[in-house]
Amino acid sequence: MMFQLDFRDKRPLYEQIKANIKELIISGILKSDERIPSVRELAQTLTINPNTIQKAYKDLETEGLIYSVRAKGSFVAPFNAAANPARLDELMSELEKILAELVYLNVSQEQAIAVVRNVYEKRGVKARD
Amino acid sequence: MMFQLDFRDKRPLYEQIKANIKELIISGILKSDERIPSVRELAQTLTINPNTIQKAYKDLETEGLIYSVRAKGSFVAPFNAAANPARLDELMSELEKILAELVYLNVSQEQAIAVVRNVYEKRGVKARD
DNA sequence: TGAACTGTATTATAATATATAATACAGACA
DNA sequence: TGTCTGTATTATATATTATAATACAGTTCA
Repeated sequence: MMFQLDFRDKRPLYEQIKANIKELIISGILKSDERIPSVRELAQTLTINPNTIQKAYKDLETEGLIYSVRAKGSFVAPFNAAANPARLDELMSELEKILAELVYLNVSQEQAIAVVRNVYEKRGVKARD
Repeated sequence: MMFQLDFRDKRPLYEQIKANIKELIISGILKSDERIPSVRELAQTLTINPNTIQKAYKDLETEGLIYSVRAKGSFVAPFNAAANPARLDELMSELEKILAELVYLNVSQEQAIAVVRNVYEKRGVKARD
């Protein structure tokens, strides 16, 4: 896979793994139904324990980002807006929290909106293969 | 103080305490140089250990949100944009990450901008007393 | 002055979270 | 039939979180 772990990062390893794979999925680098490395394979690549990978995969499956098939492998889940209704609320709540702090730090509304436009320009709607 | 801990929350207690006090500060409910409860006092109110409060306060002081004076108490720090330069980068990075996921979940740019406008309308520039 | 309060520090202990290690089982596949 | 999958279990080690019990130095105020 195309990411590395950062051992100076204070987050648990399985959280870093989740974040990296999520980024690959939402950025469209990994396509729907594309296979991701097996638990053992990725463990070897990152030189960490397979159980840690398994925990990350299990979480990602719960969040609806991947699915696993016994004896076949793990794959990117096809997009399904309704798959995780709670996640949207969570993200909106986090978004508001961050914006509130930016207000406090005197970041202008224009600057904040500029960031939104930037992200949407860069990652705007793409075909999901 | 005007908040409670949620023991179902998976975050550590000291993180919840930090988040709650930070919210009180950035929302302007707590004013500059206003005194916040003493370590022991808040510990008693929340029925948790004083050391846990102390850890939260220490972190908040490091982040420039409060300051403590030996034998006198802990107080809300006057706003200082330059106090924590790294924090802005961190927030911007988190903001982009959340927006990227919202893009993936088919939330429109208009919806995202509406959230920004809402937060700025609600918490827009106020006098810092 | 002295009692009661402050922040801060230290040491010990317990509980929980995280990570590793070693196996095992059942199904897919060539 | 090997070799690969996901998944599960048990054990162990380490780190993080939380509690508990004290202690010290400085303030506030009756």
